[in-house]
Amino acid sequence: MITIKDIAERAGVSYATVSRALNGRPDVNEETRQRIFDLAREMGYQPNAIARSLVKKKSQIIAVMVPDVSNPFFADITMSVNEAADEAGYTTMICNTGWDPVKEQEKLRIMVEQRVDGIILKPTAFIRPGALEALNLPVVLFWHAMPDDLSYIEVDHAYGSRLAVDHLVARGYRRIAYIGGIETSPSNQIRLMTYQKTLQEHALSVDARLISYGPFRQESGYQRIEALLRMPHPPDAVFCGNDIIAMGVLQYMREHQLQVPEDLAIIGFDDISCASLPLVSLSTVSQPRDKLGREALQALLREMDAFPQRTRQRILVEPELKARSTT
Amino acid sequence: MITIKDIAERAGVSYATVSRALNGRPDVNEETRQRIFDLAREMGYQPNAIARSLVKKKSQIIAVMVPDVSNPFFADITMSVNEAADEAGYTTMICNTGWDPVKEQEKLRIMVEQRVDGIILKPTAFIRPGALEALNLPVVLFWHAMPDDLSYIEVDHAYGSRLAVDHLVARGYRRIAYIGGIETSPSNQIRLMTYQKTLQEHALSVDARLISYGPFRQESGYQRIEALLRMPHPPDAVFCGNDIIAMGVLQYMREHQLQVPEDLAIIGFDDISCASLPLVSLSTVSQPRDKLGREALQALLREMDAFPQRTRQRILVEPELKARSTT
DNA sequence: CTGAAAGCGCTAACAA
DNA sequence: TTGTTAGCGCTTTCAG
Repeated sequence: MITIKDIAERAGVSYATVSRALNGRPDVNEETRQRIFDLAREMGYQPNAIARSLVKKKSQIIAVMVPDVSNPFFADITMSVNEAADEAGYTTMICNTGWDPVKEQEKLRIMVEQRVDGIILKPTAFIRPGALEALNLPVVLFWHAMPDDLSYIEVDHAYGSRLAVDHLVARGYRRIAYIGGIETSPSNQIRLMTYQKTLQEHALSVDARLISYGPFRQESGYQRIEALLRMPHPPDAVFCGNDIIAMGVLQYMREHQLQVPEDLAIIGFDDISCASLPLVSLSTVSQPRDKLGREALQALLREMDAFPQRTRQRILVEPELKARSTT
Repeated sequence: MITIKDIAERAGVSYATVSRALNGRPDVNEETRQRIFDLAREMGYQPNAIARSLVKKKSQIIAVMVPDVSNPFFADITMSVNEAADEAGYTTMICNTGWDPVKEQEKLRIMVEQRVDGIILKPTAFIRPGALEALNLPVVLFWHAMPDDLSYIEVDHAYGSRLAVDHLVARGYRRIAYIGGIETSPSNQIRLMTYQKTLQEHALSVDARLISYGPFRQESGYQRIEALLRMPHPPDAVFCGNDIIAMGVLQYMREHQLQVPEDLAIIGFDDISCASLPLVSLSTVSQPRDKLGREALQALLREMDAFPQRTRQRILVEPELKARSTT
């Protein structure tokens, strides 16, 4: 592998001059620079980013850590962070934590050792408070409003739920059920509260029998819609905790030859990739992954700028309504 | 950030000794080592991988370059490469080439500058021959049987097609159409040839009217099944170029109240994530992403071992049949 | 078992 | 405008 010393030798200058020339410093004779450039190309010179990082104490690398890259949702986000990073002249290292706090800790360690300039992280649930500050590195978190001194970014669930309920009401549905996710999920709680509030704003009554919690799984949606439709006064629409649950509902309707949205309107949350398939065509509230990714990178850049000061940014990204054929 | 020099000072030894101790070399007094370890922990020492890479001329980083990380297919593969790399003590840098040869070239340059130890690449179609050898780096390619001196790995399309056709025949279908992808796709050609050959082996006639090419898109499947079903003697099953096309076929059947698989059996290729959804439940030939990823990493490791010799591995991974409710 | 010293490839003062 | 020099933090001879 050829180095600036090799070039210096051939060019008959000191290697400091080569460094200056190649880095576009103004204090180099134009003629010399040209000679060096030509030589560099001719000799196939490739700068060594490692050596540069060592002296500059900056790697131009940022880490993106998510629980599961193969999850389309995280895949989209890492992708958009990656693109934004590109434009800002950074390279990304993408890590899978596999929803495992131990692995997460391990990966964090590796990233620190690699001397990344900053980290964008979707933490596993059980990350030890203070562990991230101790990294002593610029960090931006996804969906993790902890009392930490760190910046985070997340989707505005309240706004999204309002979007969903408003949409159903505007379409003429009056008896809207809520088939929620697990009760302890903070985002689920926000959605539920907003659902209730929005109904009231429309002067619609909130019927507790139309509200339920459950795992974010298809079977869960399937079973709960079955129960709801057997009620004496069943709902005419459902707002689901996420698209997976909504798919379970849809599945039930199809299997029982019921018409959607005539017999029941369905709206989900997330806009997973299958939702837009013609075979599914599920109305949903879309979490804008591209925006989430870009915003996260911008936030990290600001955090890096201010470091070691913490910027403590609280960023809420607005979701979008995707009205498709189930409403 | 604290360094081995800081530790050396506090421990009252030279920093060479600290390095030896921390790296588990045998030639260090056990007592000294313990003292150094304790100190390292106490002082919160984090090794600097950059400095180590510089002197070792090894970064322990490998690059994974795919056209689109947000494509579930590539997401799965990068994920599995990443896991395998983990186990082998490597970190991965994941790059998006965006199907763009220029961007691909640019990213390759960056990876070279980062001095990655090796590259796993799914090339864009138009990569310049020889460009990869010129990198002078261990490389393993996905789906790219070029006359290059490089190793590659791909799915055994012939085997997969045989699986599909055998399955349909075993289920009693006799008039099997082929709704292929674009004619120029090498994998499509292999699949078509195998389809024909397998039919003949089963003493079934090959009807040219049942064979067509087209883009890998839903509409393409939709339109072509419509044409096929209007024939005087329509097929009783279709083997599709990929799952997307198969989804178009399925869409047509659903819209026209036709029964699958009673009126028509459908089998796809790829096993995209939606295929396994209960709402879709598409029979298909699955490309085992986890295996592809692992094999690719193993191949790269071997390539790195032999480097600068080229190992020229030709690895074919066997797909699997996923029989679901459309056949 | 330990220390001294060289050097990985580069940047950035400081001189000249 | 250019050269000299001192590191960045670490590993690795080579002596002792």
